[in-house]
Amino acid sequence: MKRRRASRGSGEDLRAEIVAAAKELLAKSGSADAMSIRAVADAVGVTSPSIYLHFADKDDLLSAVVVDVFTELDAAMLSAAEGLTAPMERMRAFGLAYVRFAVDHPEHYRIAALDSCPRPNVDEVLATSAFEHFNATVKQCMDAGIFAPGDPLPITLELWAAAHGIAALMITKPFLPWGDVEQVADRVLRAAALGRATADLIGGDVTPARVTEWLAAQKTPARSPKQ
Amino acid sequence: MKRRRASRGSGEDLRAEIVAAAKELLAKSGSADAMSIRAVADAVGVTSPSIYLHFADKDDLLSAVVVDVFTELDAAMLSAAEGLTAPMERMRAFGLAYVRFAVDHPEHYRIAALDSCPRPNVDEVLATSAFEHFNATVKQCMDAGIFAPGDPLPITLELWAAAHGIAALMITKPFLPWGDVEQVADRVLRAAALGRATADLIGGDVTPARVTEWLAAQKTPARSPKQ
DNA sequence: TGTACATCAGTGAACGCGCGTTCACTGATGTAC
DNA sequence: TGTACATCAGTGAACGCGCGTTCACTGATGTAC
Repeated sequence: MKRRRASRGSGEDLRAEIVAAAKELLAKSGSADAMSIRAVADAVGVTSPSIYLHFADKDDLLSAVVVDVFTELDAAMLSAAEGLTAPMERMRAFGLAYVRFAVDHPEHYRIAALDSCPRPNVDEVLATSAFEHFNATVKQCMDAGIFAPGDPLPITLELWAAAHGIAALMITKPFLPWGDVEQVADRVLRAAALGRATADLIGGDVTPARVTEWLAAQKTPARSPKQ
Repeated sequence: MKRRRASRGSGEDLRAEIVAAAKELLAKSGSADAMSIRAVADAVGVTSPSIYLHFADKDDLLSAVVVDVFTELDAAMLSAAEGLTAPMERMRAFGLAYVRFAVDHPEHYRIAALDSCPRPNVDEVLATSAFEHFNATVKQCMDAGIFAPGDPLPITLELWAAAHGIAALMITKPFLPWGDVEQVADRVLRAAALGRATADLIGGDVTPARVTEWLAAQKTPARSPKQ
């Protein structure tokens, strides 16, 4: 492939093309080690030294890809929650979109969330867009009285762990009997949120014995929600 | 390092030494790609072609390491739950031991659970020891009426996802404000189990709206467990 | 007990490969006059 | 408008490296007689 030489100011174009090509190669070829500078250069239609005009080294390119992936993930989450106002509904939409994204782009998700990142600071992205949006929704759930008031961060991490756990396992152990992605994700996320809410409801030190007792107490008088 | 040549029948000794050396190297050097046949041979005090007397190729060695790691994980879980009989207590001990193992041996956990395995069949280990033990405990929880009766597998996968999620995130994003490992793990695992139990309790289609409603109903009459 | 010999665990050297990165360069682009 | 020239995006060739794996071999171990 031959490409027209970029004009003076338009270095950004090739940069973007390189990131896009790297993402695509990553999606096909597995891990970060399988994505070579040479292959990326080839895909863009440029020689490998050209990459170094736009990125300091391979890790720098990878960081750029991770940033791009997180941006895309955030966009997917926001669009999934668009129009929803009830905090629990928003949270559910976020979580489902998160898992869906991971399963749809397993290799991208892998380098962004499964691998340790080469440059830790790229994870500040995670502290900004997608993560921040999720954290804000957890805060809304607190304000709505669903979770006990306080710092939303621990709950955000907790729910994130649930979403990440199911996404990661589905990706790395696809041969297990997961069933429908959407349905399993929904089930897990609901249980995680409900579990946190109920734990807050029980309050105090939630020991296994107390939980067992509490569950029994819920059942024996056959007290059920107003339906 | 010079090693005495193995006697006729004792091929197994070197094999075990190789696996042990590979595990150690893995623990130090990060990913599977960072563990080279040459380095393993060096560590054992043998030349690299010798490895091929015991393993077909690098993937074969890696599979052996994964099997070893799962065995060790299973042993850690079993020993943590030793003496405990209450199903919830056992489940908690299993979960905590699981997360603790992952955090204590991050690189071993990484190749066993975070990477896709080179030979999918090694994951049958996972279908035998550690996984089977966990699944059995979930079944016990069902029999004890904590979870709704039925196939324990979906619940096992769900709870495993919670444990895996928190373990994986703590490993790959260690700079996040996790706090004490044990405490966070306990919190997450409890919420996951409690959430599943409560969801079963509410029954039917657990929509966000119904959960919100149910939670409100629990609170307004200020009904709390008998302490 | 002693010797000749087959076995096979482990060796040493080499193979071809693809990698990240560097370096001096080329020649199209844009600008100064 | 036309020409000389500086700039700098992209090139082509090469570097050194460590890798997985192979191959013909060596020589200690165990056995048959």
